[in-house]
Amino acid sequence: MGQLSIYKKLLKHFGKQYWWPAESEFEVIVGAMLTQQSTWRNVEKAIVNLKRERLLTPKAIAQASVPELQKCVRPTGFYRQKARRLRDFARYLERKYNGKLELLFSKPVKDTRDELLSLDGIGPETADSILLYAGGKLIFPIDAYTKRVYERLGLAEGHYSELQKFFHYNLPRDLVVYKEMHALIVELAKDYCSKNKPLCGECPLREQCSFERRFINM
DNA sequence: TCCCAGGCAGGGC
DNA sequence: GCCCTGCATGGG
Repeated sequence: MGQLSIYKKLLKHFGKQYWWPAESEFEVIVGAMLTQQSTWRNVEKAIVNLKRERLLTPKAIAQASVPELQKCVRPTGFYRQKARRLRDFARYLERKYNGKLELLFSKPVKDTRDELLSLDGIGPETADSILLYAGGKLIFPIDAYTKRVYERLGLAEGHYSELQKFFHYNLPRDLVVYKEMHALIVELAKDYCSKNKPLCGECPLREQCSFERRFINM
């Protein structure tokens, strides 16, 4: 089963997702850092808090106190780390790029990626989400959901870079497809491919799911 | 009560 | 390189 037909099935089942939900590129990055090991529901609470306190620009976060940031991001868990990392990132942006994200993205993608990875709190998935959804780069993020879904489907396995190559080789080089595909996989996984829950009878990809066949009579 | 959530960093080996 | 642990709140 090809990537494009999977994409079409998911699109038909779930509809367009219009990710990333944010009002600015900087907000995308803040959300990407906050959603680590946390649900989007809780990230939204933190974003609301930050907006209320006018703390959603690089300059504002760079100048904010850590306790103030902690209070805002507390619902997402790991709030001490996340508050510090957000402030460090904002200060880095201010110092190196005068707070202008377009400068960060105006170099070869690999250079931007390496630079993001060198920062505290930004690993492969966060860096690639930032590159795709804030930078508009053709980079496909691999999260735990994507790994689980594709392993259950028997389509791909391996570590981060191997799974990412599979998507880069097999997906149409189209920004909308990349953005939607990642979002659709997350929706699929949340509804039908939870950890340790094989019951996925309504899954739009159930015909292809080897995991289901092991647990359900088909 | 336990498990999980759109990870990351640092350590031991 | 691989594997483990700490980080922490909120919801099912």
